[in-house]
Amino acid sequence: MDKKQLTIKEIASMAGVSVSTVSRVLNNKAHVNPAKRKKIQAIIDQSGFQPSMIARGMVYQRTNTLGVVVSDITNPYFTALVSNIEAVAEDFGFSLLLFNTMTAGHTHQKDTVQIEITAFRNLQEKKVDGVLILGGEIDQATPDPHYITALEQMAHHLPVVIVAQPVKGVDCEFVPRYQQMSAEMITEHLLASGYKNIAFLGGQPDITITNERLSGYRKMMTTYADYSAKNVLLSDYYVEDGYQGMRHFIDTQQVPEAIVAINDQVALGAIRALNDHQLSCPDDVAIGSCDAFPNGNYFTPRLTTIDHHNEDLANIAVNKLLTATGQEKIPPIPTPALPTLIIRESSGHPLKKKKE
Amino acid sequence: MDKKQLTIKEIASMAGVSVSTVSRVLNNKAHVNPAKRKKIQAIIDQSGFQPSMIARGMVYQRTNTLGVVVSDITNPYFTALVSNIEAVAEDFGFSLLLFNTMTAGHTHQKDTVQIEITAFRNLQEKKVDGVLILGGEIDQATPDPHYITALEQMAHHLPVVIVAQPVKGVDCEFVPRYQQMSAEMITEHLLASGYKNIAFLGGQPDITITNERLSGYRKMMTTYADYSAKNVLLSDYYVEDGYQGMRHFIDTQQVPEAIVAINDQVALGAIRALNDHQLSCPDDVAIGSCDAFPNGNYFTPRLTTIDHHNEDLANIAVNKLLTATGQEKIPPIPTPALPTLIIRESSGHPLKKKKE
DNA sequence: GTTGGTAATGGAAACGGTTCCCGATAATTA
DNA sequence: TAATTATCGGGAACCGTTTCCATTACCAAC
Repeated sequence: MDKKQLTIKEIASMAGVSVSTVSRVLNNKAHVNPAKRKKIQAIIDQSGFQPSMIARGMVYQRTNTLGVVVSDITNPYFTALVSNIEAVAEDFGFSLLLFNTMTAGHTHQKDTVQIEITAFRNLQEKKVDGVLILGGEIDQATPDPHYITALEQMAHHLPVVIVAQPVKGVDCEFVPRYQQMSAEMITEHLLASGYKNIAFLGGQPDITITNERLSGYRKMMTTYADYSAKNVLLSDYYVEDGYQGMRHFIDTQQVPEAIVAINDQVALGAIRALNDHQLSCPDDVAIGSCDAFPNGNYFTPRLTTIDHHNEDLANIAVNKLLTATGQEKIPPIPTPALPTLIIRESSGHPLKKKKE
Repeated sequence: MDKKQLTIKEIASMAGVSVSTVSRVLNNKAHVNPAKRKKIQAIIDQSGFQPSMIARGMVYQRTNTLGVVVSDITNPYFTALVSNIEAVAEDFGFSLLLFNTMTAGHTHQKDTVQIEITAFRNLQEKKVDGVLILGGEIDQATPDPHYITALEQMAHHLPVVIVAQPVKGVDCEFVPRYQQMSAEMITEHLLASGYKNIAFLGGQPDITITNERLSGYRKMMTTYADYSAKNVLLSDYYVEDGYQGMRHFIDTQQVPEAIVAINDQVALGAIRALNDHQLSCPDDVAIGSCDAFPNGNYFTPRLTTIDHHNEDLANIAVNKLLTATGQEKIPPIPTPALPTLIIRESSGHPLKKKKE
């Protein structure tokens, strides 16, 4: 807290050599007398000298830092993603500069667009080597034009990888996920289990994820049962949204046989609402959801859900980003794994229709 | 991705002035002709020039970046903390450099000490203005000596704030939490509800948090009931640990009347284990826990738990850190709020003894 | 004994900004 | 009109590191 950091210059004078020589030993470059090298190395070691990465950054024009802009790190889906990304990045010697754009107090829409845009600006100023975007305005069906211009301006200067469905006209790398497919899978599973009257619950309207999943649901419903807009109840991605949504179904006497929940949190909220009205999942209402949050296997009932294979996503995203930065050979970018269905209790037993 | 970033030099030549003049308008310094200032500003704006913070860092010797070393960002407790910290830091114009030291795949103990130490090194090299430590080796009852020396060496060069119980001999700022008190509160609540045979479940042995909470539990038990070591079952902080722990109680026919769980995840696991054996919480076993994870209010049963007021913690931690960096006046550091008991369903109804 | 090649070393420029210092011009005052 | 003072703008040093280049010394071969 007091003693200032040493500089290469001081090391040089301690060792009685020039700065260039010290630099050569720091970087294992040739052309330095073995004896001298050993001596200098010793001085470095026991003085605890650490070269300034920011000075290095000046000359190399790279910081070995990746920017991560995440909409809500509190969402288990993103938490897992960030955690995996951090692990992969660290493997390649990169650190993460983290920006969380939805303020902690869950102050939705407190001009998150502006927050994201200033995050972009910060990242450029701090000269990160690349940026990863997870959720946020990019997921809007029609993102704010200011956002798009800010994004493109940034993407013009440094590599940007976005974990989201591609947005037309935005020139970045996208890591798509099989949103529609996962909704199809979960809906199909419920249909195959004998449920007909299946509702769709949760998700903010006009968000790409919602739209994709909804259309997967819709596709399956129209082909194998009946699709009705009355069975679709959107709101948001949080547990309270599932709770309120389910309550609405109950209050309006429109309780469906089964529900496709936009994610595990919403499913949890819905289940709790059922319990509060002496209804049971899966006996009264079966539920299937997406996103495979870590605790879902311990809920009562255990959640039937879709695993999106986050680790793969993280791998792909970071690898894409690093190759875009022109990194030395990165292991080949893995192809994304398809979502897999995890059948547990909340959807009832296959082919065992709900009790009448 | 292609066009290189502009430099102040280029702006200067575009505007036909010297670099110093551009710098003056960038920093709102005096001694530049208003007309010229306006013109230069215009060029800056429409060229999208952004001064390099790393070059600035060189001269100012500060980066406006805070390092965060967190043991497991996947743990909801830490997630919430990081999220809050990010919000506070951003308010003061700081970004976060994030290091997650327990690798994503939950590879416990894969030499996390070494990972933490290299994180320290990275942070120093990257010249962050201060470091925040959340969990990890520092929580060990007897931390690895290598870790301690690395920590002290770092703390010698830059401000470090640790969200943990103070460790003797380590010269850093600590933000203590009322771990013992919270365990006392939850135990007291169970005792007041009429339970006598109360077990303690979860938490890694030899971790400060575990020890503190355990001693709170022990204190209340010895004074108001009977303390027996057989009622203490430690393991870890995850949901599976709660599950296995509860199973052990069941398998060995030592099912207690009530349980103090180390956190909400463990509580969830325990509840699920009960359900799997046709036992109910709270009817057969009441459960109280700590940490107030966001979803606890939607579990079945809703979790009785302790709120540690994370937002306050984040505020205190960041404020302490920023004042330590010698920041311009920071709002006074708030005094930590005491933990509060949240009574919900899992502990049964107060004064209503468990059914026989 | 001159030449040539190579290893070891130091000096200096460069990276992109900020800031101090100083000279030049314009404005004010004697 | 001359002297003094503000105001403005340019040059240069500096932050910590790398790298290019020049210098010296050494050794071998002709």
